[in-house]
Amino acid sequence: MIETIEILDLIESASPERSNDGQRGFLGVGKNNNNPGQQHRLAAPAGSSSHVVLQEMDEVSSKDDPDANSLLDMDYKDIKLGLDEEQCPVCGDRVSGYHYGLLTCESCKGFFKRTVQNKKVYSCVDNRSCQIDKSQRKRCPYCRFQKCLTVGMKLEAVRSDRMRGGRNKFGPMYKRDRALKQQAARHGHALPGSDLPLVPNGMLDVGSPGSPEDVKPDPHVLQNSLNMYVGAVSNSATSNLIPGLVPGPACLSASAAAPTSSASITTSAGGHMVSSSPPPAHPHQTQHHHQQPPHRLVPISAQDFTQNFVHITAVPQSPLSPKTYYLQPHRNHHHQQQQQHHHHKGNSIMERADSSPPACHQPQHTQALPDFLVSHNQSLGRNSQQRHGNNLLGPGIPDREPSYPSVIEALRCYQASMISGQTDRPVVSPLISEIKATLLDEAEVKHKMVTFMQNELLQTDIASPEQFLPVLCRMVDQLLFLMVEWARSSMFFKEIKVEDQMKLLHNSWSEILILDFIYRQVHNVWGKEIVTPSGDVIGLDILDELGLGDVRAKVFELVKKGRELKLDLTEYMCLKFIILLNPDVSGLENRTYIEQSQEKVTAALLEYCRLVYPNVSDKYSQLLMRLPEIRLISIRTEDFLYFKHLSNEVPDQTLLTEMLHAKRG
DNA sequence: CTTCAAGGCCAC
DNA sequence: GTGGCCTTGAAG
Repeated sequence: MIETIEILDLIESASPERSNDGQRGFLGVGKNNNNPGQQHRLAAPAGSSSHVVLQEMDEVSSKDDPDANSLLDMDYKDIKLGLDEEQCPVCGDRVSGYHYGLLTCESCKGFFKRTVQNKKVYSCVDNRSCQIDKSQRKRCPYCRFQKCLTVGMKLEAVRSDRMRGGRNKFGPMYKRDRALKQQAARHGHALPGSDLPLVPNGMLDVGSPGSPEDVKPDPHVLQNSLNMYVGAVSNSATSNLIPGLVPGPACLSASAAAPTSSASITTSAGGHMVSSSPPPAHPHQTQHHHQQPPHRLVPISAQDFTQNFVHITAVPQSPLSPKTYYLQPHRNHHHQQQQQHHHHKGNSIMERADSSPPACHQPQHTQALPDFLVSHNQSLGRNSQQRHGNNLLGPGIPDREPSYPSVIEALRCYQASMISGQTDRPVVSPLISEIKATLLDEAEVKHKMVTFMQNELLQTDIASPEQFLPVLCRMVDQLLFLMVEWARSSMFFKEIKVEDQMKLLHNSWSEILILDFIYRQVHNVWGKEIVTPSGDVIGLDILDELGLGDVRAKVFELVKKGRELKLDLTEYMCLKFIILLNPDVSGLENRTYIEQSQEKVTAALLEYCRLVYPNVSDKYSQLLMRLPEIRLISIRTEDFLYFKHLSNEVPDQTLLTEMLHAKRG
C-alpha cells in the first residue's frame, strides 16, 4: 500500500505508450468520457509493491525498445496503472486531470470550486492541522481547503463569471508540465532529486501508512522542503519535475522554469515598475479569457478573495505548508534516480506527527514580518525613517567585514568596463526576463501572510514583545517556506545539488528576507492590510521593545535608499539571486557553477542598469553596495534570534531554527 | 475536429 | 455537502 507517487510518476513517464497528452485513458479507450482517471481501471493492485512496479518500469525503459509493450500483459497493466495512479496532492486520491493549477482528483476539484464559488467559510474544530487523505477529507473542510491552497491550487482559476468551457491562462503551464514529465521520462530516468518523493507539488505520500509517530521528526526541515515541491505552481507549474538533468550553464539560458514571457523587458525598463503592483500573477500571461480585459483573468482574484472571504475563513496555521514533513536522513538526493526503491523504505518520507503548522518560526530579521504591519502603520514606518534618515552607512557599517568578495569583484569589472567605455548595448539580456519570471505570485504571498497573521492575531494577544516574537517567528517561517519554493524552482539554483542548495539557503535566508522586506517597503507592495481583530494597529515600535531598534533603523535607511535609487523589480530580483548564489559559501561542492551563475546575474544586472538607467551611471554599484549592508543587518538579526532561541523564546523545530543552527554548528 | 479544463448536474 | 459523470467551448 505504499503508494509512492514518485514512482508512479516515473512509471508514467516511462511508459512507452504514453502519448502526447498524458491524460487520456491509458488504453486509449474513453468514449466521450473526459475522465481519464477513471477509465477501465483494473482493480488496481493497490498493494502492489512499488518496488515491483519500479522494476518493471526499469525493464521497459532500460530497453529503450519501442516494442516494450510486448512485455507480459501483467507487467504492462501494472505500468499503465501507474499512469493513472498519480495522487492528488491534497488527499492522495487518484488524479483526474489538471484542475485549478495542478493535477488533482475529481473530488478536490469539486470541493475547491464549491468553496471558492460560494465563498464558503469553514472552521476547524481541532487545531487546524487535520490530516487530509482520501478517507478523511470530508471531516474537515477547513483543513482541506487550506491544503488545497498550500499545494498550489489557484483561486484565480475559478471563474467569477462561471463561464463554461474554454481554456484559461494555465493552459501553457499544464502543457509544459506534461512536456517536462515526458522529457524526463524520455531520458529515462530520474528527475533530479528523484530519490525524494516527486510528489506533485511537494505533497508527500500523504496516504502512506507510515505512521508519523513511528518516526522521529528529523529536524531537516529545509532539506525536506528542498526535496519536495513546496507549493507549487506559482512560478512554474512544473517544478515538481525539475528538469535539471543537465546541470551546468547549458541549460541556463533556457531554463525550463522560465516563463515564456520575454517581452517584458521593455516594459519594465520603461517604468521602473514603480507601482510594482502585485506581481505578474503568472508568467504565462497568455490571457485566454473571454471578454476579459487583457490583464485580468476572469476569476475571483486572490485579493477579492482575501477581502471578501478568506479573512473570514480564519487561516490555518500555516497557510503555506500546513504540515511539516520529515525525511529520514541520509542519502543524497540529487540528480540520480535509480534508487527509487528506497523511496519507500529507507527514504520514506513521513508526515510529521504533530504536524502542527509548519511550525516554523524564523524570525530572521524581524523586519520581514512587520512588513505589512508596517504598512498598516505607515506613519510609523515613516517616522522611523525620518528618525534615522541620514547616514546610511554611518553607524551601520560595521565592525564585521561582510564577506562579499564576489560582489567586490563584480564592481571591479564594472569600473573596468566603464573605463574602457564600452557603453551602450541595445538589448538587455534575456536572463533578465527569466529572473523576473521567478517571482512568486506576490498577491498570493500577501494573501497567505495576511491570513496567517490574522489568524495569529485571533489567537494571541501580542500586546507584549514576548508574545509577539513567537508570532513573528512563525511568520518568518512561512516566508522561509516560500523562499525555498522560490529558490527551488528558479534557474541556476534548481540545477544545484541539494547539499549545495542547503548551504546556499543557510547562508542567505536572512539577507533575502531583509531584501524582500525592503523591496516591499519601497513599493508598498502589500499595502496596508493588517490590523488586529480588535482594530488595533501594530507598529514596528514593538521591534524596539524587543531590542531590535537598531535593526529596524538600519533597514529603514535601506528602504529610504531604495526609494532614492528607485530600486525596481528587476534589480531587486537580481540582487536576490546574487545573494543566494554566493560562491563564497564554504564547502560548496560545485562552487564553479554557482560562481558562474552569480556572474551571469551580475552581468545581466549591470547590463540592465546601463540600458534602462543610462543617466544613473552608478546605479549598478549603488545597488551592489547595499549587499554588505544587508549582510550586516542579517548578522545582527540572526544573532538576536539565535540568542532568543537559546532562551527558548523562539518556536523550536522549525525551518527558522534549522537555519539559525546551520551557521552556528 | 480534437483536447481538456472549467462549470453543471444530481444521486447519494 | 460530496463527488462522479456530463456539457461546454476556446485553443490548437
